[in-house]
Amino acid sequence: MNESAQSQPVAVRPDVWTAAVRRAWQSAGLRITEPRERVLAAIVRFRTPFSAEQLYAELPETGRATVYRTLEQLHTTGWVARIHAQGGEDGYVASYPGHMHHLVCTNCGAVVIFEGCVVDALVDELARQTSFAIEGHLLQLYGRCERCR
Amino acid sequence: MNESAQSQPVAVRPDVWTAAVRRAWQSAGLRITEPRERVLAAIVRFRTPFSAEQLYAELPETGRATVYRTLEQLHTTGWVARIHAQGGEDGYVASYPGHMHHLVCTNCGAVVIFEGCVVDALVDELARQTSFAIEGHLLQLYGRCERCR
DNA sequence: GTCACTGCAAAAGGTTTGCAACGGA
DNA sequence: TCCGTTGCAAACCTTTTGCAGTGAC
Repeated sequence: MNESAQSQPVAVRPDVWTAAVRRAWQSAGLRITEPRERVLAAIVRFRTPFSAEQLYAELPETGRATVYRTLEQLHTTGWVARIHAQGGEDGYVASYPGHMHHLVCTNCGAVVIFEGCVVDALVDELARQTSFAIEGHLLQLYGRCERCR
Repeated sequence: MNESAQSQPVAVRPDVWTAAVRRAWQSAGLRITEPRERVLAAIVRFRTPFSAEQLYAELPETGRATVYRTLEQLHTTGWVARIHAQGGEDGYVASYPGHMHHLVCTNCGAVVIFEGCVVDALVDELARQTSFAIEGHLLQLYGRCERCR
């Protein structure tokens, strides 16, 4: 089994991502409003993980509640992922629904997203060792990106 | 390379863990006080991840600041680990310093701790694929424990 | 005796909620 | 028009901080 074939980096292109979210909102019966559009635009402007409060700070003309509610909606549907920084603060990044892993640069904060799963074999191994029926996992990697090493 | 040999479950036995923390405090030059002892005792009574506020609630005779400060000290030194529950709240569990992974039961909240690292090979693989110099990672697994499946 | 630790109480900071007005579909 | 959405402001909750008193070594 070739693991590298299972884990391809996924780029989040602002326009593509925004359009995809809009489509997801439509098919979910959610309304596409101007405040929500502003939230999407602000999210894709971030190049590193951001907090809810930082996102709100970028949106002076949008209500705090709207920012928090929209962010929560995007998070629960997978369009925004939560990054657990090493020993630091958690943050959010634009992502895609489904099973993703994140590689975070400890220097500049850049995040590379991986689709597909590289640890299935290990999960099987651990399931055998323990008496657990393993259902899911969280994997995040930390390092230095090409520019920062 | 035998991965199973590298990942043995580590049990946290209340008395052993408490004694080990006490020893660590001593060699770090920290004072062993009654409030701190109470915090240790309360931590080992939890069988599932707990929040700072939950810990404080178990310690009516101890000041909030002391609970938070002691918990933080234990967390930064690795005697308490932070668990990122799937889509839920984060929590703390007694653990041991060093590189550990956690397997969490999504039903009862029980946590199994693994020492050693099961993903080194994958890290090498990903380092080759990306231009990142990978330095660390976070891996948590979710499933159903023997009792709950 | 010294100095780290404690605990109160207040401040700070982030997130949630109620509700009247608004505006997409 | 209808009903989901917005935004304000207040409430809420968790965590941090200042500081005088306390107690471990």
